[in-house]
Amino acid sequence: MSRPPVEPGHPRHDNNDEASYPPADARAQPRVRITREVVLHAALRIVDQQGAENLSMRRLGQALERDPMSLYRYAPNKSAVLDGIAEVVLEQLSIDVTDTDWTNQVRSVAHQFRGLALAHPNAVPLLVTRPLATPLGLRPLGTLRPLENFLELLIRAGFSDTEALHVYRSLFGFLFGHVLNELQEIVDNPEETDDLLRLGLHRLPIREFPRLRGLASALAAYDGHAELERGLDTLLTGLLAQLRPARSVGR
Amino acid sequence: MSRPPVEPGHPRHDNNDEASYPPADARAQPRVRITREVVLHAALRIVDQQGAENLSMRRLGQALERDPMSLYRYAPNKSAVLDGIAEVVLEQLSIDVTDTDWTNQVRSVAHQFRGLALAHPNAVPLLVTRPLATPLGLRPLGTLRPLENFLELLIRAGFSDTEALHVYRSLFGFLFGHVLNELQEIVDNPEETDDLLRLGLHRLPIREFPRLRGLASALAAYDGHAELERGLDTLLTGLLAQLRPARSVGR
DNA sequence: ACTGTATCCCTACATCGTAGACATACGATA
DNA sequence: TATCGTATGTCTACGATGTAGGGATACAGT
Repeated sequence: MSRPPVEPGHPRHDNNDEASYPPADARAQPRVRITREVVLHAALRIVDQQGAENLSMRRLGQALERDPMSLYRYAPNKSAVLDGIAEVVLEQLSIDVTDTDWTNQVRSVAHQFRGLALAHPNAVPLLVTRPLATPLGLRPLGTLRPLENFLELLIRAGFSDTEALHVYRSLFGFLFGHVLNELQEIVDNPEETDDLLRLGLHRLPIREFPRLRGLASALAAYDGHAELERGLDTLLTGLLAQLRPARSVGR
Repeated sequence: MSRPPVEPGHPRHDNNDEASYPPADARAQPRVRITREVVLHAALRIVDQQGAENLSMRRLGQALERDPMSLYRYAPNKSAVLDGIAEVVLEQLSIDVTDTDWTNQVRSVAHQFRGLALAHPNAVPLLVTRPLATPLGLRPLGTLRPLENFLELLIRAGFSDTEALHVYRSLFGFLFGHVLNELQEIVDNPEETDDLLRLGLHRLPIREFPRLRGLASALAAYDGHAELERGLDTLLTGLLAQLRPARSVGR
């Protein structure tokens, strides 16, 4: 692999001025067998811990104890790494296409997606914006698989092609919006007890923002799970009303 | 950059090795009177034309025929410039708080927002993700004003504080999702007549993605405006059903 | 033994955000 | 008018980034 490229005697122990992120087990030659997946998971880890703007090819290489340039074997450029992170997260969505009640699966996907977003908040911007750059057919297959499976489910449930697409769009539009909403309310100094202060709302001019300031406690009491449930109910009843008579709403 | 470093008399005209973007009227000394707004609008222009990842302080300075460092007078850092871009876009949303039919305004805001997104597609990632980094109270006031106005409208219409907040969240969650959905379908080689090719779907393995490939024409026929209307109808009926009896749905 | 071909590593370059030193201009005070 | 503090503009420089290009090394097939 590499190791003392020159200077054959040196045990080599740099880069641990910071804690060394990877498993840090095998100190010897081959360390970790490296693959695209390993690279992407390491990248996701960095994003989770330090935020997306602190992900660089150099840091990634350091986390894997590899030369940064060697990573270009597994991804053509950094942008592909970012796409790959979205892929790694999204391919965790599992859909049971054989479920005879499609609304079950809608609810399941919704909760899975919310769970992923909460588990990887720093990756959410990648999830929602990366596809904007890439036409559908060129996206990583992992990100398209949930779409394919979801369509399969709906078509089996009796929807037409275009109806299935419509349901898919409604659901993911809703999910993207919900997750962005929910993460916006995350607060960074939760030790503060006063809601106004906790949200930083005290800096707003009172005369200009009376309503907003008045809503401090309501804002602080945001319950993402309940909000998601409410939204799902609305969405599903709305969909059932405007689509051809399919199954009932379940829940 | 260079110039005869001092030489006070010179009328100064370099940096036109590239076309000079700004109004390009006054060639003499003071060129354009510069303010925070001027900076932000220039930044928005660059984002519109070249994408957000091509915005740099140096390019921005060049567009304004100013030393890049002088921009730090109007924004403490680049991140504030990005926030400012979101602000410039969002403060174009206008809400008539005196409208007695709140659903009118919901529809109006929705269409305005979609219009802004289509006018500034490259800025959409900023609109939806910048607030994630910043707690509510610290965001640029321009981005909070639509929120405040919207709350005002709803409360005047008879909603309680928390209901108003709920409606706001539902609407903007929906809008964010819708806009992200719609922009994802934008296609970059529209001259291609075959939908499969136009969307790049032909690259997908047929055995793995039969549904998706089969939906090429449906995908290509996406009508954002109609989709928005449908979604609004769903949303409004859903909201009306679960909120205390307020006005009727209009439209 | 020779010749590709795949893998790895390093150096180098252009570009970035921005700290810090300097220069100039200007309004207030003396 | 002379002096000085402050606001404004400019230039240089530093550390970091993405990634092209060039070897080096190893291994497969002839």
